[in-house]
Amino acid sequence: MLTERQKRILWAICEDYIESAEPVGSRSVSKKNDVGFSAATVRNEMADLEEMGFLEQPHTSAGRIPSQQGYRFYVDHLLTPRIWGDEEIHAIHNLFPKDTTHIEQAIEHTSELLSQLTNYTSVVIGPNLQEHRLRHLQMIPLTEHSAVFIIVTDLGHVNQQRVLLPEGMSISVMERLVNLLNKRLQGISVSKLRLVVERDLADELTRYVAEYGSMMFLLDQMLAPQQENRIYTSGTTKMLDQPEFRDLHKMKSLLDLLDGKNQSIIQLLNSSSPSNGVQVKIGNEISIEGANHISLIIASFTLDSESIGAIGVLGPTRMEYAKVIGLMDVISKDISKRLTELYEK
Amino acid sequence: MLTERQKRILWAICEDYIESAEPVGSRSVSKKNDVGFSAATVRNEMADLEEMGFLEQPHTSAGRIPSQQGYRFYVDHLLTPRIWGDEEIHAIHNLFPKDTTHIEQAIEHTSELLSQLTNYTSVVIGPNLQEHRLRHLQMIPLTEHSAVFIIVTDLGHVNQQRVLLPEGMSISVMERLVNLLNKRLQGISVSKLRLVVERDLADELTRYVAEYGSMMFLLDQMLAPQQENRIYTSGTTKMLDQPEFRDLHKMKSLLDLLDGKNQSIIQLLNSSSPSNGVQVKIGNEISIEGANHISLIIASFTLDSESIGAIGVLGPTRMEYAKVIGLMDVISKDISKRLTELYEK
DNA sequence: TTTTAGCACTCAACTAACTAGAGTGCTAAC
DNA sequence: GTTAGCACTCTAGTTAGTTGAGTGCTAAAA
Repeated sequence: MLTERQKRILWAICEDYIESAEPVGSRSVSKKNDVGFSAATVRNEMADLEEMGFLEQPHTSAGRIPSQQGYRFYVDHLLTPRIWGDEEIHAIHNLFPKDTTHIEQAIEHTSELLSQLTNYTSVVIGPNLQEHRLRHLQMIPLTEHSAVFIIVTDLGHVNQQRVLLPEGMSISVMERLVNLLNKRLQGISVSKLRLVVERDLADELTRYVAEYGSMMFLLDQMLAPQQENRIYTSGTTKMLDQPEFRDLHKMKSLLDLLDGKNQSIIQLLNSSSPSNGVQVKIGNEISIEGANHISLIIASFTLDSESIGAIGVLGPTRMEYAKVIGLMDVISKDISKRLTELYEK
Repeated sequence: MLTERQKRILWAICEDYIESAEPVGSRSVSKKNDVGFSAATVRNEMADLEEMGFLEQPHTSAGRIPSQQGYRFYVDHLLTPRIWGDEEIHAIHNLFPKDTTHIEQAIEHTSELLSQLTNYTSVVIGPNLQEHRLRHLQMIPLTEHSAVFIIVTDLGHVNQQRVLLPEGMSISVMERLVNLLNKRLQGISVSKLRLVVERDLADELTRYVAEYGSMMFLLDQMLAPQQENRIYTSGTTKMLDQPEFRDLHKMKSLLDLLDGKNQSIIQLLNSSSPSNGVQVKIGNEISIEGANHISLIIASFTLDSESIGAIGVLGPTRMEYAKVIGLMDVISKDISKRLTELYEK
C-alpha cells in the first residue's frame, strides 16, 4: 500500500507529465505547491515507486514518467474529475444543433462535439439494429425481378435490403406474405425475426405459398444479417498533435485501428458494461495489438433507461483524464436526454 | 517545343524519380538503356529543361526532379499507360465480391479494391440522390407525434426522413396526402420534388387538407434537403508510406482533406467531366490549399450510359501514373458494367 | 529514525568541425 | 555538336566535445 506521501508524489508526477509530456524530475515535484518535501526525499520515494512499478525511467539521467500501473492508480484513486457547473452543462447542451431529426444524426453530432471539446479523437457507436424491435415491414417492387424490402424499427431506424424476386411468384402472393409477417412479427427484435419465422410461422406460411423453396429463398434475403452498428469517429487527425505519435509507425497502426472496417474497436466499445458511469481503459488493458500508449475512455448512453450505445475518447495514455472523464459524464447524460426527447416527440 | 532528345531525357527522369523518390543525376539518366548520350550532354539538356520549367533542383549539388509542369508534360505526352490483357481484366473483375445487392455496396467494394491494387488512397463518390427519380413514397407512423417518411428512388436507394406530425391532422388525411403525392410525383427527380409540389400541386392539395399551414409544415419536413452524395475512402493510411508525407504537417492537412465532412473533395470529384476517360490533376491544378505534392486521378462511372459517380486515386505528385491510369480505365468500366447488371436484375 | 544538503556520476541533446560523395557547370578537346 | 575532365558546391553522415538536467549515495542535521 502506498503512503500518503507517495500518493501525493505520484499524483504530482502524473499531473505534471500529462501537462508537459516531459519526464518529471525530483526538483520540479518538490517545488510543486502541495508537496512540501525536498528534492532528495522525493528522489528516495520515486525510487521506491519505480520499484513498485508505478513509475518508469526512459533512461538513467532522465526524470520519471508514470507507468501504465501508475496511470491506473492515478485514475482510480488520485484524480478529481472536473465537475461542471449548471451553466456549463447548459452551455454544452446548447452547442448541439437544434434541428436534429433522427438518432443517427444526434449521435454523429455528439461524436463531433466530443472531439472538439476534448481535442482528442472520438469514437461513438450507435444502437445495434439487432436489438431494435420490429415496427413495420414494407416491400416496394423495383423491377420485374427485384424489390426493396424495408424494415422500420421501434426507434425509427429504417433498414433497406435489396432482394431478388423468385421466379414464378406473383406480386400479390408476396404482398400477402409481407402482410402476414407484418402482423405476426410486430415487436419481435430484429435479431430474432428469422428464428421466429422458422419456428412459429413455417406451417402457416406454407398455406399461403405453394413453393416453399421460393418462399424461403425470399425470406432468407429479407432477413439476411442486417447492417452492424455503425461507428462514428471524429478528429482522427487530432492524434497527430500528440507528441507520442510523432512516430509514423505508431500513427499508422492507430489510424488502421480507426479505419472503420475494423471490428476490434466496435467490440471494445460494446464491451463497456452499461450504466456504470465512465470507464477508463489504459494501454494494454485495451487488448488490441499496438494499443500501448493509447487510452480509451468510454461511457454508455441510454434511451428510456436502456443502454443503446457508447461514446469513447481515444488519446495517448498521457491523457487529461480529469477533464475528459468529467466531460464524458456530462455528454453521455446529455445525449441520453436528447435521444429520449427526440424519441418521445 | 521540346526536341526528341529532351523528351527522352525528361521521360527518363520522371520514370526514375517516380520509382526511386530520389533526385536523378545526369549519370543515371545517361546510363539508362534508351538514352544514348553522355552524362555531360544530358547535363546540358537538363539545364535547358530546368530553364524551361520542366525540372527543378532541390539544391545545387543534387540531381533534378520533375516540376509540376514536368509531370504534366510527362502525363500528357510521354507515358504509355499500362494496358491490361483480357485475362487480367477478368481477374480484376473476379476480385469483386459476388453477393453484392445494392449500389452503395458495390461502390464501397470498388473503393477498397482500388486502394489495394494501387497502394494509394482511393476516393469514390456515389450517385447523387438528388438526381434520382422518385419511385415510391411511404409514411410509417411511429408515435402519436412522429412518423418516418421514406423515399425510394428508381435506383433502389432508400432515404428516410423523420417527421413531426402537425397537431390536429388525422392519420387518414395524411395517408390520403401521401397517396396523392405518390401518384403525382412518380418519376420526378428528387431535387425537384419540392418545386413541383409548390408549383403544380398546391391548389389540389388544399382540397384535401383544411389547414394549409400544417400541411406545408409536414411537406417541408418530408422533402427537406436530402443527404448529399456520400463519399467512400479507402487506404487512407497508405499515404503514410510515401516518403513525401513523412512531414507530419503535410500529413495532417491531407488527412483533414479526406475527413469525410470536408466538401472540397466532393466538389473536386464531381467536377470531373463525365465520360472523357481518365483525368489527371497534378499539384496546384487541384485548387485546394495545401494540395501541392498531391495528384488526383479521376474517372467517372456510369449506369445505363449516364455518368453517376466518380472514382479517384490520391497520391503524391510522384505517382505511378502509367500503372494507375491504366487501372482506373479498367476499373471504371468494370464498375459501370456491374452496376448496370445489378440494376437490370 | 527521518529528512535534507552535497557531490560525483550518467546520459541525452546540442554544437562544431571534419569527411565523403554525389552532382553540377564550365572549358577544352574530339 | 558531343564528350571528357576538373574544380567547385552542397548535403549527409561521423566524430568529439560541451552542457545541463537528473540521479543515487553518503553523511550531516533534525
